[in-house]
Amino acid sequence: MQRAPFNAAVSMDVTPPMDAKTYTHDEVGAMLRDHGINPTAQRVEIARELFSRKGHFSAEDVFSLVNNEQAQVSKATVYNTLGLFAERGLIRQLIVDPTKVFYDPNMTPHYHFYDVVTGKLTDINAEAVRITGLPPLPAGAQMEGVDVIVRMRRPNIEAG
Amino acid sequence: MQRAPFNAAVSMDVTPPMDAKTYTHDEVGAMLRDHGINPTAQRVEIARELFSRKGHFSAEDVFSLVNNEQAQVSKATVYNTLGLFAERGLIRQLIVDPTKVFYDPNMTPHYHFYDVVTGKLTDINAEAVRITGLPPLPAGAQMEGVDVIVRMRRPNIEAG
DNA sequence: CTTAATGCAAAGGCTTTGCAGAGAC
DNA sequence: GTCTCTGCAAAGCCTTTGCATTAAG
Repeated sequence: MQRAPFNAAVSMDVTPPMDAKTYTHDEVGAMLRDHGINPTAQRVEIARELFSRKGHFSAEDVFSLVNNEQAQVSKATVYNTLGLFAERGLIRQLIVDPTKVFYDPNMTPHYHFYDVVTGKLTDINAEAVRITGLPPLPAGAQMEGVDVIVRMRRPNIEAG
Repeated sequence: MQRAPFNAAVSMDVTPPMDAKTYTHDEVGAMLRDHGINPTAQRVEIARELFSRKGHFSAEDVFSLVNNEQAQVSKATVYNTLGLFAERGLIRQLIVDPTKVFYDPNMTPHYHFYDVVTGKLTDINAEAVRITGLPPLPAGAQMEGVDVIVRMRRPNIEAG
């Protein structure tokens, strides 16, 4: 009866989307400062990878991307930096895979398709989507955001 | 600059909701069989706790509930059983807290408020909610479900 | 007797943390 | 010189797994 293991979650869209743009150090430096973040070398490196690619990244993904040539940023710093970025509203945390957190540099309103087999995330532009009939928040509560995750499965993926 | 630790996620609504009902062994036994699950003593115990309370439970919550008098179910069995129940569609897995998975015995269509400070989940009845404008699924993909999580924060919770 | 389920303890994976060393002003 | 950041290694937490034991028919 063994239950299936948690999803593989291959993640990391290496393919840059159409709006990909390589940010300069100065550009991301300004973005960091705008969010009250001291733009150190490591933080700038991480932000450059995130914003130049615009995908969905696990901490491990970011670690690899930043260190693909020579080691430049430690794992601890990657984790701390991603947490800091999310806290300051520079990127978004995605809680959708039970085994790890993903980070999304796309801060425009959008939702996600989630392939439960591969763990792959795909954006859904929120502009066309309307959600009506949600009850009011509990008294005094402040909205942080609405996450919509459309979980789906692609059948008959060849087993080899 | 230290980032805040992950949410406390106290979880576990001990208060049974209005539709609470204490299920008998036979009743949950039938539910398990209906889902192709062999109703062993441990599985029945776990299912009784889940369905009689109807909250949102971490594996740890379930472990405590089932073993509050004398130890009856091991942690491994709790994990395996919750995974099995979810796989067979008896309960639902909620991926909403970055630190752990919650399980929800409420299988009627519904969404969730998530208090990002306390980690507490509250149901949103899906009947009144309409979501329109979602793009079609990728070709060949099969919908598994739509999760909506309204993240919110209650300000000014007394610090002591 | 054979198959399935349980439980313990160990292993595994992701993330955080303590603390020393390096860097910035 | 002081304050901040980084990085290593260790610790922590949740979850899964291996395997021997027990239960079920």
